[in-house]
Amino acid sequence: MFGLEKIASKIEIPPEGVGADLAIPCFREKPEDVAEKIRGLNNPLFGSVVVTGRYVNISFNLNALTEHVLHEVMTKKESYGWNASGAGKTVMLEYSAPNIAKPMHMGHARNNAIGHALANIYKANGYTVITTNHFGDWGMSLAKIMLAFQKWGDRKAFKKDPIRTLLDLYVRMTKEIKSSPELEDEARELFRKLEGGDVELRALWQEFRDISVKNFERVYALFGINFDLWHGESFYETFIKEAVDEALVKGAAAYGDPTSPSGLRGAGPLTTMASSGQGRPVVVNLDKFGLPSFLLVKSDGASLYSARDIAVGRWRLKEYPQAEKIIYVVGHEQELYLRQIFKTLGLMGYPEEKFKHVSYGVVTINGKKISTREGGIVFLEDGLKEAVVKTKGIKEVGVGAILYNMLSMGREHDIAFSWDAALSIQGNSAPYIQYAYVRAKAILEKAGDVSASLPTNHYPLITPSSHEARLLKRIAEFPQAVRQAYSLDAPHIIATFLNEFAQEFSRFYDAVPVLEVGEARALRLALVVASAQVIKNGLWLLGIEVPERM
RNA sequence: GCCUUUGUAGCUCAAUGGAUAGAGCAGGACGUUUCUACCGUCAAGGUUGGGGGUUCGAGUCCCUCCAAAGGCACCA
Repeated sequence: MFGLEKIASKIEIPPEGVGADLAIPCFREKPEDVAEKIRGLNNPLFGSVVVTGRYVNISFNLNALTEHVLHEVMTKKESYGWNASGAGKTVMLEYSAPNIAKPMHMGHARNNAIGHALANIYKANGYTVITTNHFGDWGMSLAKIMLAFQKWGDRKAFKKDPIRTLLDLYVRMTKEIKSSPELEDEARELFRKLEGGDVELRALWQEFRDISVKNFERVYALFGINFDLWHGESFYETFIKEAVDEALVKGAAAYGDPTSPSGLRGAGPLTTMASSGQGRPVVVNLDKFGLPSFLLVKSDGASLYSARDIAVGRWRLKEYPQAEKIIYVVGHEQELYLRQIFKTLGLMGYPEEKFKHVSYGVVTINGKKISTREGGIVFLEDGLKEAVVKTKGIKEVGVGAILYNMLSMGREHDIAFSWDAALSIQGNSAPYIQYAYVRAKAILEKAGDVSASLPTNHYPLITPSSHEARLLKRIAEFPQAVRQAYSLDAPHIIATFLNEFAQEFSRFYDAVPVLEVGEARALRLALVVASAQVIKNGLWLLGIEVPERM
């Protein structure tokens, strides 16, 4: 036999032409039996329950649905659509992670957009969310910039436009290294001194770091982003050694053959710790899991980025044991690498199933991946400000357009970014959705004090094919979109919903004279109030704000 | 060579294994102005990269081939 839960899991929304609101496909069971079971529920929201072929089609009792849905929206307001499935649970979410002494560019916009949206989506599903910005404030690339600053830096220029000055120096250094490879060694030496606590270098590092963080915060302010934790890579420095030691002790890693030439596939023969010695790299062999092996520590004893990431994962598990998931919003190109990291943590005895990589495709401009190294990039801050200018100076619209452009398609898709497309104000875009909101607000403003005229416990009958009914059903579907976006880590589900919702509202707006005095006025006004609320809540999930005027 | 991802209308993208594959943009025909750069209606546009298979049912799952992007040891 079949249970109600099994039936519930199969419920879907039928295509337009069917003329029902919910459908249950019954290819294994007898549809008549399922229909009987549904009728037996005596759900007041259900009107007719009919069998059509192998489907059980359910139509809502519109009166009951209207009352239920509008009551929900009016009482829950900012939390309409939310659910408590994550109540009492915590997730940690790492995103953004820019590098200091470098600007954020359009490529970072997508990471920020996805991370911020996921944080909000998890919150809407009841989770406690700890956001962490794992920014890059350590390592060779920073050392190169510091070296370039020592060699060719201009204090005045730096004071005037620090990030651009540092970027220019970085680009120059990258070029110079090609002709003078010894600069690489100099940078390495500088980094060693920095690690050793050289007072002067440490001060310069701190200066770069402070100024960078200030720059990041300006961008985050435009996006409306906040982080709970700001731990740069340098924060984990002291934990790297013990992480590697632990990997060795627990047998997750071993000393490898230093003569195994780089570029060859597969790990060289591994030795046990007992025979460990100088000049041997620390290797994690993942052959058993069908993954390539990789290094934690180089032959010269210097730790690699992977060692830091092991330390980071370990730290997070220890400091935040309540987190049931630790999510990394990181580009798709790191997919294999993160699988290696998570698997290694698993081999060390940690719960690797807690770690989750939420990946996304690359953002290209003019067919090329955006590269800081080569310069010529558009600073994210400048891009956002320019977008605001192009949208009549309305911050919510300009920034929203960019965010929506980054979120409206599936994460794994690569994006060929174009300003024209991103700033499009029609069709499937944030401004189109925001416009629907502004129109709704305009109606309500014109209507005067709406709250007094809203129906409280009785709604007049609306016909199934009316614009009112169609809009109402969309409002009712919103909570489902919130759940689905969470379960798939897919902000674009919210974007798609909102676009369709705004379309429905625009049709309603176009066809229905809301302010016309008559029996339907109260209901229509209530629908406008509810629609505005749904759009506002939905856009909030995407990290997009609503303008009051456009 | 191996692994991951992507391939759907001219373009950009949707579609928990379910009914007639949907939107936007561009192009065509109309209509509006409950502030608008807008918005709405109608028509047109499809061998879901090719070929097999599983299934009552496949854009979706499996196999295979093709194409594109990315990754695969001493960089970060």
